[in-house]
Amino acid sequence: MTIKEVSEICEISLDTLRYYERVGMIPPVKRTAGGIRNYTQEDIRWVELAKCMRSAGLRVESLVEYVRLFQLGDETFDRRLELLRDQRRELLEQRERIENTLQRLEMKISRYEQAEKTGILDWGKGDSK
Amino acid sequence: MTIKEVSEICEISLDTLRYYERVGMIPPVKRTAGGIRNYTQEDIRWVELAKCMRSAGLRVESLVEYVRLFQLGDETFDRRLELLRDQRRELLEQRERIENTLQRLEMKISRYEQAEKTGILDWGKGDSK
DNA sequence: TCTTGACCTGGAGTGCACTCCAGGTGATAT
DNA sequence: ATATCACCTGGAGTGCACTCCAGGTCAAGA
Repeated sequence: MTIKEVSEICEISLDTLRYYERVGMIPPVKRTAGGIRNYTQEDIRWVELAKCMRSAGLRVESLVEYVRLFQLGDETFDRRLELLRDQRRELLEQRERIENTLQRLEMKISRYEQAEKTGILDWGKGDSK
Repeated sequence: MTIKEVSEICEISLDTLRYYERVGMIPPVKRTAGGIRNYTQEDIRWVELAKCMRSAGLRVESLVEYVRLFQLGDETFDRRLELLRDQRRELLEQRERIENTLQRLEMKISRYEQAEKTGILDWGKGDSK
């Protein structure tokens, strides 16, 4: 499969696909005799993994490390599991921060909606505007 | 209150506090006769709002816009409410992406943990590694 | 074969959110 | 009064994750 097709399927730009490979966020993709990338189903799974992790905000560096360890084989098993747990912890923390902020936003929004009805904006006391 | 004190209370660097003010993420802080920032309780609330929103990943630009509208007064009420709803939508979407990624990570981790016990790594079929 | 369009590489450029710095002014302890 | 330390500004620098570009190679249709 060509890079163009992968780009359309995964909705990732050509440049980004090449970038992901260059930095090692996905393992190297096999080429045709002429040097053109020929993605396998397996490659596409790596691309989608990368896309998923990035969409949640995980750092490129972490993905690169995971792929690197993966390519080193079985003896990196423990470090890979550790890495995965670190990523999980980071996402849980980020979810928590989003949850906090959402609550704060909800409060603001409901005050605004209240004010829309009554014409009186009640900021509460000690809350920012 | 001095910038140093605010920095310690809010756990934000001096440079970042000045940056937040410069770009308009918080309203201008009143100064002493000598030109030194003198933060009020109100200013600190703005700083903490900014910190909260940024910690969830909302863009500086949005905060700046909110503060700008706020300073324009009551007639920007509707646009402020709209902005707040946009922010909420963005956070809900980001939370969703994190949720997806967490699920994927959990699956990976449980496979690794399974393998740790049995010594057999079962990748399933069609899942990336 | 020739032309046209897709693909290649290395490297430079971009946008965001800080972060650092130099050169200067304000405040305070001796 | 003076030394020392905190604070000021405008502007440059940094790190991250792409994104764009120039100059070249490869491949498929007329």
